[in-house]
Amino acid sequence: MNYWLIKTEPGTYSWEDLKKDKRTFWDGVRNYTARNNLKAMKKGDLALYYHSVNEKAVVGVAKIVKEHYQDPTTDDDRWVAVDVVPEKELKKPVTLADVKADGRLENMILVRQSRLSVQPVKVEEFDIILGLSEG
DNA sequence: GCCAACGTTGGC
DNA sequence: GCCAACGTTGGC
Repeated sequence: MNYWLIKTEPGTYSWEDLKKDKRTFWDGVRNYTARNNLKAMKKGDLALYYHSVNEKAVVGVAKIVKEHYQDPTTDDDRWVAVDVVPEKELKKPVTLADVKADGRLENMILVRQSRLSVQPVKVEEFDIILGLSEG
């Protein structure tokens, strides 16, 4: 069981969109590091769902329901997609500022390498963020 | 809207 | 295979 963080711009595809759709394929990754992370995802893994741009906050948890396959939006076989469903909505969003303010999370890739759109998260970090969302 | 960070591309 | 130039992302 692995934990991840996936980023999206809410204007492009938000948590609300995922809830409405019930399931989506996570496509459009065009970065080798992020792609490698997609390939490492297993069915049942959980991913923090992060809104960048205006919100800059983790808003929910998504579950991986289908492991990587050819990205349907391109013929280029270098790129892959996975399928995700909404698992749990956070009671309150955990913002980037919250994460940065918590010393236990200072080594998160989200903080250290903010541009990576699909990144692994340690189980401890995952639990801390869920804890923060409880207030 | 600006700028820093970083990934990718392309020339050599 | 290296590295400079360029484009994109994302935080502020």
